[in-house]
Amino acid sequence: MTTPQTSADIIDLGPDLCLRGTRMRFERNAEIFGEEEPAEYIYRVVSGAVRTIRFSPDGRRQILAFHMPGDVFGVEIGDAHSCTAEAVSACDVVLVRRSLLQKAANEDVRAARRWLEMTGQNLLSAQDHTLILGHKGAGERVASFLLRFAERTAGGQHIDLPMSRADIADHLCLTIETVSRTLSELERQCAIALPTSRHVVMRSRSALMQLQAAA
Amino acid sequence: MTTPQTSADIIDLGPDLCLRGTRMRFERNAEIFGEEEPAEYIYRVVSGAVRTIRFSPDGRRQILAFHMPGDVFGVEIGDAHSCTAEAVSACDVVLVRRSLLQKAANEDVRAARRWLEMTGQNLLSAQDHTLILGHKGAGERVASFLLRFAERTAGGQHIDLPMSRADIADHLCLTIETVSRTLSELERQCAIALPTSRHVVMRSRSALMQLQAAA
DNA sequence: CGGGCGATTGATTGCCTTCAAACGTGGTGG
DNA sequence: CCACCACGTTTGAAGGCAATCAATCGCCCG
Repeated sequence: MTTPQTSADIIDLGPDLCLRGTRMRFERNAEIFGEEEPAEYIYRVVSGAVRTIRFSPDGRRQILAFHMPGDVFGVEIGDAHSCTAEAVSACDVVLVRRSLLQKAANEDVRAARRWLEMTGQNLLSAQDHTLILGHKGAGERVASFLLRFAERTAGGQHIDLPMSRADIADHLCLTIETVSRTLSELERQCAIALPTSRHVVMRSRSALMQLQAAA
Repeated sequence: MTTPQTSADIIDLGPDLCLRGTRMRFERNAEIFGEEEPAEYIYRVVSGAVRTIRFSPDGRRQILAFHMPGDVFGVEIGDAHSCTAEAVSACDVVLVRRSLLQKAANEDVRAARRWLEMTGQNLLSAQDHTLILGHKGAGERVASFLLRFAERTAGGQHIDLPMSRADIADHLCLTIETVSRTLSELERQCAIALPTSRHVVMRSRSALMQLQAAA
C-alpha cells in the first residue's frame, strides 16, 4: 500500500537522473551496513522500515532516523559510513554503487546539487531533532514523533508502527517505560487509541498538535 | 592572538579556490543574519565569536553552534537562512556573496565538493550534539563542551569563554543555574579552576575525559 | 500447553528545574 | 574619586519529572 510494485530498482535523483542498482532483502534486525565500514553503496527503502544508529561512548544507542519506503539513506560524504543501518522489519532495499553517484556528481551539476540537498535535508532533520530533545518533556516528544511519522506514511488517522517501544525510546532519548506510560496517558486523554501496541489511531490531531508545541 | 592580521578578506575553499568578500564588524549581540531571511552571503569569522540559533515553537532558543575565528558559517542549501546568527562578542566577519559560491560550484567540481563537505561536517556535528544531549547528565555535557571548545581554540590549558552562562545553557539544553553549579562542582573536584567566570583552566584533562564518557 | 519476548504498570530514587536571594563587577553619574 | 545601579553569576531550598528497579500481563510461536 505504501509503495507500488512498479517502483524499479533505481534511485531517482531528479529528471533524467536515475541510478540503477539491485534489490536486496533484509530480515528483521539484520544489519544493512555498519559504522566505519567503507560506504560502497547508497540505499533506498522499497518496503519495510530501516533505522540508522550511532552509539554513545558509553554504549547506549541513539536512533538517528527511521527510513520508510521511498527514503534514501546511507549517503555519506566521506568514504566510510558514519552510522549503522538495520532493518526494523523485514524489508526490501535497493542498493546503488556509490561510485555511480560520485560519477554522476562529477559530470552533472544537478546530481551534485541533489546530493547536497539530501545532506542538507538530513542536517535540518538532525537540528529539528535536537530542538525536540532539548527542552521538551516526554509527552511532547511522543506527540511530535507520532505526528511526524503520520505525515510521512500518509495513512490518515491510522499509524502502523513498524518499530518497538525500545526503538522509539532510543530515538526520543527516553526509556521504554516512559514511552509506554506516555502512550497510555495519551490514550487516557483520548488523544489517541491503541487497538494493539503497534497500531495507533489519532483520535484528536489537535490535542497532539497542542501537546507537541507545549513548553 | 587567535587570528593573524594577514588573513585576507576571502573564504578559502581549497587550493586555488578563494572567494573574495568584504569585512564587516558586528557589536556584541548584534544580529548578523536572521532565520528565513534570503541567504545572500556566506560568512567567515575573523575575530570574536558567533552563535547560530534556532527557536523552539514555544520560544526557547537553542544555540546550534559557536563559531570561532576561521570558521565558515551561514552556508545554506536553500535560498533562505535556516537559523539566526548573532555576535557573541564584538567580532569581525568576512561576507562573501553566495552567488560566487553558487557559480564556483557550477564551474568547479572541487568547489561543489567543498560545499558538500562543509554541510556534511555540520551534519556530523549536529548528530554528535544529539548524542551528547540524549543520554548525558549535566556534568558530562559541560565536560564535553569544555574539551571540545579547548580543542578548537588551541589555548592549551587555558580557555577564554567568549559566551555567557546563558549561551552555554542554551547550547547544552540546561539552565543557567545548572551550568554554574556544574562548573563550581568541577572546580571543587579540582578538574578545572575558575580564576574569573569567563576564564577556565583545565587542571585535569583526564578527569574531564572520564566525566565526558561517563554513563 | 509452555516458553520467551515485548509491553504495561507500580514504587522509589535521583537529578535537574524552578523559585528566590545574595554576591561581584563593570560602567555611569554625581 | 566614590556611590550607585545593572547585569551576569553564584548559591540555596523545594518541587517535578523521568530513570531505575521490580513485577505482571499479553501475545506469538514452538
